[in-house]
Amino acid sequence: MPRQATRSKPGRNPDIRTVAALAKVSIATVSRTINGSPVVSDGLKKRVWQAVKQLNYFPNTHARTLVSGRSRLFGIIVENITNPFFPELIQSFEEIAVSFGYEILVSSSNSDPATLTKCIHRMLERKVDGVAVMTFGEEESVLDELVHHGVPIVLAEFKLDDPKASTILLDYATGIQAAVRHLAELGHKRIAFLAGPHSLHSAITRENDFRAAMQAIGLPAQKKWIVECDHTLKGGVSGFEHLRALASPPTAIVCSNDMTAIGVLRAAFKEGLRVPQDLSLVGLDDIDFAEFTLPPLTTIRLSRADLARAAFEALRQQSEDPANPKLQREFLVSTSLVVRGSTAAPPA
Amino acid sequence: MPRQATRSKPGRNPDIRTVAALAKVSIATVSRTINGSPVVSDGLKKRVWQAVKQLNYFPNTHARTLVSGRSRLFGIIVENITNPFFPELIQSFEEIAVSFGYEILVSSSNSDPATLTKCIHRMLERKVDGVAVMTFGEEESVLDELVHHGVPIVLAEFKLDDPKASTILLDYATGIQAAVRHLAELGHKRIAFLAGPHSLHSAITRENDFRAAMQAIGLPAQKKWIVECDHTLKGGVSGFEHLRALASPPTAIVCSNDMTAIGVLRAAFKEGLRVPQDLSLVGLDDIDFAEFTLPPLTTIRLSRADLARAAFEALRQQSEDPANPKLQREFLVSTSLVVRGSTAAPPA
DNA sequence: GTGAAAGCGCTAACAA
DNA sequence: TTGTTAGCGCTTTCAC
Repeated sequence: MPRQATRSKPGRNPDIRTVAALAKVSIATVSRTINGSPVVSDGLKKRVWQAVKQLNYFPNTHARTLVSGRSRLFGIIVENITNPFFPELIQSFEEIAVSFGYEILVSSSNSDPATLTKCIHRMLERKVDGVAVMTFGEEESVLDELVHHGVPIVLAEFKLDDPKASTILLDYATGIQAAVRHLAELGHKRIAFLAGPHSLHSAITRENDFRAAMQAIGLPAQKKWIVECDHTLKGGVSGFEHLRALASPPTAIVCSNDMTAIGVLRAAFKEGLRVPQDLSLVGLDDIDFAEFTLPPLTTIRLSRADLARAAFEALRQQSEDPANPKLQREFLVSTSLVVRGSTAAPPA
Repeated sequence: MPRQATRSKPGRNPDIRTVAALAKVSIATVSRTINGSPVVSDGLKKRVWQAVKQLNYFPNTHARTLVSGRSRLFGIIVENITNPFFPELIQSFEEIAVSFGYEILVSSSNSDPATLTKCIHRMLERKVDGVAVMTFGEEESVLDELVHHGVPIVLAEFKLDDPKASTILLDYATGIQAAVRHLAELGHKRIAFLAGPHSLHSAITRENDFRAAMQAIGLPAQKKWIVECDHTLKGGVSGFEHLRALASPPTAIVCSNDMTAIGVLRAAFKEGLRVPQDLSLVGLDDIDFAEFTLPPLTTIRLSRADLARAAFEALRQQSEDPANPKLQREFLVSTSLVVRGSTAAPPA
């Protein structure tokens, strides 16, 4: 059978030709109309949209991607989706992305470089237009591949020397300073810090910011009161036990993240220590759950919505308008102290 | 410039032609080799793989999808990604999918039919090969569109009368019976149930299973002790307060999910009630966090891994081998009681 | 067993 | 302003 100029395909999903035939225009006009080209006359535009509606037509994204080279797909890689911080981040990121007509691909690196590499590979295979690497500073070396492929990338807290890479700087210092000052004002002098794993840049930054904040109020941090944990609840438990065993245990603890603080809360309760009467506690992140711990957790808020917005905006700019001279390659997300019920004056 | 038979494209990602040129074979042979066709001779196969490796080539998934009609993309729609049950489910689903060469698209319906509809639309646009609707029985009416498009679909706890639709049945009864028997054996007679929202099939099933379990041990459930909550922590708090206000409050509470139980735990603590000495408590789900509440939560485990496996398997079978006569369209996931520290004998 | 060529549904360059 | 047409990178007949 010879190929026909306009094949209508009954039974199958309508394609651009079906629409063109119904609207009695060329497929180019359909394409232009759908993509909002300004040159189409109002009359044809109307006919096309009517046909689109009548057929319930929507364009094939894969065909579009194939010819345009753009997938309208962004990847987001998180450390661990079962840490409540990340689903909240993903949700925000997704909402924004969808509102801009993008779809997202989610992966967890599980803090494993090999897994991260595989994630990147898979995203590259799916031709994502950009990747948000929200692993907070671990294993940047494997990101070379992304950069090498010219895919826009945005990192939390790590600068990559590449024009396609953007960075989100997190101003932990402000929040941590506020927390330390808050504790000092309550009368605390022995303030400990349960740090995150030193394999994470963000963990090191937070720890350094804590030291600086202590220094700033003339209460230099003691080495023995700074303990490396792993940002998990269990880690918080053992961190607390370690501190308790000290000759002069601290009266207040600042934690590198909320999960650690929740671990401390639990361990303290088990040992019969009351928070905040016997021990003051500050978390970091302000995950949804922080409001519902017992007592509600005083914590340093790191807005997932702000972070997601910055990440999306970085990728969108890089992807849609890379030549723009005022392209923003650095974003700042701030933190702030949220005082709830886990901090009070130290025991007399 | 005339079109050349074999264009090599320096600088760009290698495509199938680049590989063919390097291996000195036709693009058809490259395609056959990559797709594991048995007809290619060993010699050519070897040359192709070598070229693939040398060029670090991987096929363009969008081109593949366009011609084959299959995207190797599965959608998964959950109720709410910030409920810890779902990230754990998503993670399992992703792991399995990736191991089979699939990618996943994640969306939250947020218990809103309009949002669900949009999710489905977006997934249809991306030409997913199947969708797992893990919303546990809400708003099945909007799923017609999926079925109408002939996309395989798998539902938790809801049967759709369509050959492309599969169902995962959840055997809550076993777990709930075990929980009720456990409480009865401890000596409890006044056992309450904090139900999920009646808009969810699963919530109603759980509630009915509770009634049946009570009946079975000759301890018929009292109407006033069955309270509809909303599967959130806050809902658990108000559910508990409601029960406490009763003339003869229950000595044990079974909750329709863990978040509700955690809410009860919190509210009970606030009122000075000790769990389990003054009140026994059973959750349902066994989210990761259940192990870390104070006291650790006795709960009915619903394995996310099992659920994910069933969902993936349902979609894979429907997608890859729909004509198979022994295609499985119903899957069963069981539940079991995990006894931890939140249950004990009632106060004397 | 291998290759040539059609065409998946679309965008964009070029013609008219 | 509108239409014609050449591919995007791949799979899959159909010849050989």
